[in-house]
Formats: sequence, structure tokens, C-alpha cells
Amino acid sequence: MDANKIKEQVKIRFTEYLNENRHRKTPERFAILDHIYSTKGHFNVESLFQSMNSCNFRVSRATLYNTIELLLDCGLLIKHQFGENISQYERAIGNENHDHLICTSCGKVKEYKNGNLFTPAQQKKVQKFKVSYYSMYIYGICAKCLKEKQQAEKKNKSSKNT
Amino acid sequence: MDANKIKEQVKIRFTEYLNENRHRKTPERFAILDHIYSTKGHFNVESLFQSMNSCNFRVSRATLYNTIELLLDCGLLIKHQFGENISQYERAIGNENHDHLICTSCGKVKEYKNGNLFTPAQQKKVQKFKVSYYSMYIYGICAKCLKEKQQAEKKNKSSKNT
DNA sequence: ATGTATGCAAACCATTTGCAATGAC
DNA sequence: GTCATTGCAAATGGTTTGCATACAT
Repeated sequence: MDANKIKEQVKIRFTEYLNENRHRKTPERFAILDHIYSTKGHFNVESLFQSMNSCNFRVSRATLYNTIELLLDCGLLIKHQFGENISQYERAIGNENHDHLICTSCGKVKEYKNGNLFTPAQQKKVQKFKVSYYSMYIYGICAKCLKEKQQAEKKNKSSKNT
Repeated sequence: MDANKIKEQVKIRFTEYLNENRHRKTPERFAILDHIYSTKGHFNVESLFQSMNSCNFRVSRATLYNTIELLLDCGLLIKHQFGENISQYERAIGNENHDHLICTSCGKVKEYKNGNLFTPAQQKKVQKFKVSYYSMYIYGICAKCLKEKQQAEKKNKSSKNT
């Protein structure tokens, strides 16, 4: 039951994040996190909305967007935009890092697990997939924002102890 | 004047593409291609619209979208979506392949030219940029679409000689 | 009690679509 | 002359926003 271990871990991490940032620990937020970590593949807001409502838990789209924002911010969720105008998401933890093969004709996305060894320039055909170009996106925090964030945290902590 | 050489080349390639696909060679299409290949960085439809109209050439947004579609299809243009809901584009030829550093806080995008040597897992700090995750997107044509495309081409050629 | 989070509905805005006029073939 | 392409304006649809209500603190 590795899956449940991961669920516990991410719940702890999310709780910490909410505490640190003075956000409320609402049932909706934890339900959404749990639901997201119950599947491995990509999803979008609409499919998550359908899936949650039909299954057991009633949430509004607004809350989904809101919570997704938080999960992105604390690094538990990854956002993708594969050319379509619908944002795709996937859980960040317990998913090995993988490349994405995106067909520019039909838009289908295949995952391609290959460690970090893949160098597209050297290898023009992958799994019967004709590569036309590739992009490496590295998401993170730039120096300026990091500095601001650290200052905000410092301020936050000092006011906590007031 | 390497830039002009590139402009010539892409113009030839675009002409070939238009011929092959029985699309008309309108002045708008070539003006847009030329304009795109006059700058190196990222742009979006709005900025291209402003830039073209203010400079010299009057085009509608609809035509921009239309032409961009063609340029994407024939591999002369690359489309990016960096989390925002505005699509970004950049010329595909004469731009060395580069990674993109995207700040998840302020949304700014920096280019990071480093051949294909960069392995983020091994190197967590790049240029004072705190990496939280990365994605490699490989765009191309999947086997199914490639087959369909080849069949369509065959059909196209036979009808050409009728 | 206080004020953040939720849910609903309306607003937003990049992109797409419909259609009459234009112009490439 | 024919029909794809253009340009305009309206429609679309994912996402955001405003606000009254609910509920975590």
C-alpha cells in the first residue's frame, strides 16, 4: 500500500503549508487533495469536478480552482498546457518524472518514462513518434521572488509570535 | 546577414508547404511570416497584432490565428503555454534549442541555452533559480496521424496529376 | 465573534466561428 | 468566374471575479 503512504505524506505536507500561510483547513481542500492522489494520470478541472461530484463529494468549480492554486503553490500538483486551451494537471509526488509526447496532429499525449537520459536531438524517432521539436520547461522560483518570499516568511513568523 | 538568409529559407519552405496543401499564397501570409522572423523572442497574438498594424501592415486577428495555425503545422513556428492563458510563440528556425525557466511566482520566462546537457535532477540550482519541477515536452506526429498524413499526401499527388 | 472559504452566477477575455466582401487562382 | 481567404463582429468556453452565506478559527 505505497499509495496510502503517499496520501498520508502529502496530507501532512499540505497541512503544514496551510498552517504556515494561515489558510483554513477545510474539508473541501483535503477531499480534493485526496481525490487527486487517488489517480495517477492527467486530469482537468472539468473531469475532476465530474468525478468528485458523481462519486461522493460535492464541490464547486470555484473551489476546485482555488484549491488547485494552493496545491500548485506548495508543489503538490503540476500544471500542463499541451496546446489545447484546457489546463491539464497531475499529482507531483509519486509520479516518476517523465517526458510527454504530444501529437501536434491529434493532440493526444503519451507519457514517456526514460529517466533523464533521453536526448531528442540524437534520436529522432521514439516509439514510432516523429519528433518535430521539443521543449524543456523548468518550473521554480526566480531569485527575485525567492527573496520576497523569504522576507514575507520572516515577517510572518515575527507576527506569529506577537 | 544570416538573418536574411533564414528569412529566404523559411519563405521557400512556407511556399512549398502552401503549394503542397493547395493553400493560396496571400500577401498577408508572407507578411506575417516575415514579421515573425524579424524578431527572435517570444510573442503572442496581441503583440504581433499591435506590432504589425503599427509598423506597416494591416491584418486582422482572425488572419493571424489562421496563419499561425499553418506555420505551426509546417514546423516554422513553435507554440508555448507557460501557465498563463495566453499562448506564446517563437520562430522555429534559427533559434537554438533552449530550455525555459519559468517562475511559478511571477510568471516570468527566462531562456536557458545549454545544449542538451542539462539534467535538472542532478543540478537543483540554475542561475539562482530554485527548481521545483520540470517537464520535457516533445512535439511531433504520432504513428496513427503520420500514416493518415502519408495516405492523404499520396491521394493528393495522384489527383494533382489528373 | 471574526473574517476566510465556499458556491453560485455573472463577467472576462483569448480564441473560434459565421458570414459577406475580397482577391488568388 | 470560382472558391479560398480576409476582416469584422458575434459566439464560445475555460477561468476569474463579486458577493451573500457558511463555517474554521
